[in-house]
Amino acid sequence: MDKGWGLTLDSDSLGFFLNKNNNNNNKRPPHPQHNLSNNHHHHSNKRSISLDNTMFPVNLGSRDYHHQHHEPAAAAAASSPPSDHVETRRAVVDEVDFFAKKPRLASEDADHHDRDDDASKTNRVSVKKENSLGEAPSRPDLDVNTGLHLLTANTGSDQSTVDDGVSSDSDDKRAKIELAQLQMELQRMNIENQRLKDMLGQVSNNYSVLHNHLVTLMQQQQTHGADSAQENEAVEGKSEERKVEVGGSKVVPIQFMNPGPGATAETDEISNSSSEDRTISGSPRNNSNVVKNSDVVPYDSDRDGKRVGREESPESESQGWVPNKAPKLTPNKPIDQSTEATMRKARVSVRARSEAPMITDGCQWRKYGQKMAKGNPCPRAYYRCTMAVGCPVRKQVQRCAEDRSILITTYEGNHNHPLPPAAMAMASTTAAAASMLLSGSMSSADGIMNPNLLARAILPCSSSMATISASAPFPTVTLDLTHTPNPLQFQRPPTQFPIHFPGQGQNGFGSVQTAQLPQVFGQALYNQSKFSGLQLSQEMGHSQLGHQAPQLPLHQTQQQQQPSLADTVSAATAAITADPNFTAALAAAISSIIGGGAHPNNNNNTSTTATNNNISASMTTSNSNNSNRMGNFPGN
DNA sequence: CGACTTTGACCAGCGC
DNA sequence: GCGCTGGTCAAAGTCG
Repeated sequence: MDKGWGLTLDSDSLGFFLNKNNNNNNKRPPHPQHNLSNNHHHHSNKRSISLDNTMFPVNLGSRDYHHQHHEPAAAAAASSPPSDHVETRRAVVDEVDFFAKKPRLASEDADHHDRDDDASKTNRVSVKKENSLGEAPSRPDLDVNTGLHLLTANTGSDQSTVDDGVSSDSDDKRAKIELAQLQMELQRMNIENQRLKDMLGQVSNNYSVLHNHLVTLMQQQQTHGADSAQENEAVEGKSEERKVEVGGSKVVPIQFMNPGPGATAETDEISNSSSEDRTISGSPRNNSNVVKNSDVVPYDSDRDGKRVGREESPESESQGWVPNKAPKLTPNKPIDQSTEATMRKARVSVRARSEAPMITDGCQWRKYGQKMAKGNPCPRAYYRCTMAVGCPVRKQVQRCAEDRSILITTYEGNHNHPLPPAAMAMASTTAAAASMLLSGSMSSADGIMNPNLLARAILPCSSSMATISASAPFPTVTLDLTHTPNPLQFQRPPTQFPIHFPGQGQNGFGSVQTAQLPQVFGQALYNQSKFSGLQLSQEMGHSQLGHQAPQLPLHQTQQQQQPSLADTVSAATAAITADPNFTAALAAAISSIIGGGAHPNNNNNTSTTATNNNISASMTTSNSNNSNRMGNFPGN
């Protein structure tokens, strides 16, 4: 199914959209990392090309399309020595003409010899010398390769020229000037990009810290209240356990669905332990007793755990997928435990337009069931993550009853394994949304959260599409991507955006909305996931982090996004709606990209209603009952 | 032949 | 207690 989304991985230097392959060919890889390496293998050749691209970052608008194909020649152009007028001119001409002609490199020099005059030959020799590396004189193609130096290109464009007095002067000058301007502009943008990335990182980190702190404080507060209130019904040991439990849960909101490798080991353990504490009463234990599920539990173990050991195997429940039956397992704490179990089931629901049966979110899923939902003519499909054995993450996919083009994907649980970047985007952002939700609901001993917190969390910069409902069986964050996004963040003349997105038609997304969004947020989202998740530093460090990211060739960005527009949209929206700070930073970044056209808007035209039992922070008037509205047409 | 999907059955929670 | 519903299981079927 994902094949239809097909994107070329030409520049897969990032190892990025692993999901594409993963979903199609590499089901159940032995290890997620394995896919990374595989992909790199498969595209090793092209990767080198893309690296070259980074050295010659001519990602100028729509040229990108050509750039990929003509890059070597462009590189040759860039390598023109300052003093080499002819060569420079030729380079410039190539840069322009070029796109019409093309792949002439190896053979080019033969022609070159035939056609060029002596002067050009001598100039050519000089190029080789200048580019040095010793090998230059010999072969033309080497010539091209060694020409990939930005500085040379820049200086070349700046200087040289006129004095050679060859013909074509005015065109030459104009072309050179243009090239120089473009390059300077590019450099400027790169610098700005880097700066924005730094800002995003800082904002994200600060936010994480503050958020943790806030959650901690709130839980401490409410823990005291809850303890005093429940001393009546709880035995002493229970209250002790409760305290421990709260201490453990302190981390949970942040860790919900946290996809990062960094989060997998320790934090999952904590999270698991907290879930155990919630769902299994009367069996006091500490975190050390928690067996890492992925280590022990095989793929079907949760099944077994259900059949056999639902009530006796903490491991299976520690998977994170705490079934609805969890409260049943907690006879001793009817109120607390059920509430907490409910909170554990916080979900992130994403509504997006997609003709595809399922949005590709970078993970591998296996369908394990399909059900007719009440009132819905179309079935609801159940998937579980198969990227790692025992991964507790499930999702439900169904189509909206009112509009079958709307696909509703509901995520639940946290991954216990590293994720590819594409999956990380979704996972981390849904985690952010869920953590927002849980951070409010989590600590509330009597249930359903602090509406003010939630409203504040969602409102300030929300992109208009988040709805949170605590009236549902489990708190659900619904991200509606089917409506026109917040104008301040999304509206822009497509032409203003200096990025060319050729792939919009590929995915079969009929919706313009979905096609619009991801392009903008894909990279930012990715950055966000880097920063907030802390996960990417290992896997991604070589490709996008750091200084290379700003130069990320456009097609890389595209490919990063294209494989799953809908999910990228979803993830982006999730990030935005869930993380106000990130939203602000992102909006700033976007506005800078667009050219100052957009600004983060903290007082958007939103209305908020919040009650204790039904909290609906609706950024758009259209979207208030989402969690219950998914009434749905499954659509498979 | 293995992996995945389909689909009917089973189980548990919940409301009446 | 009963029926409805959501969620899951697992055998059978399908596909590459």
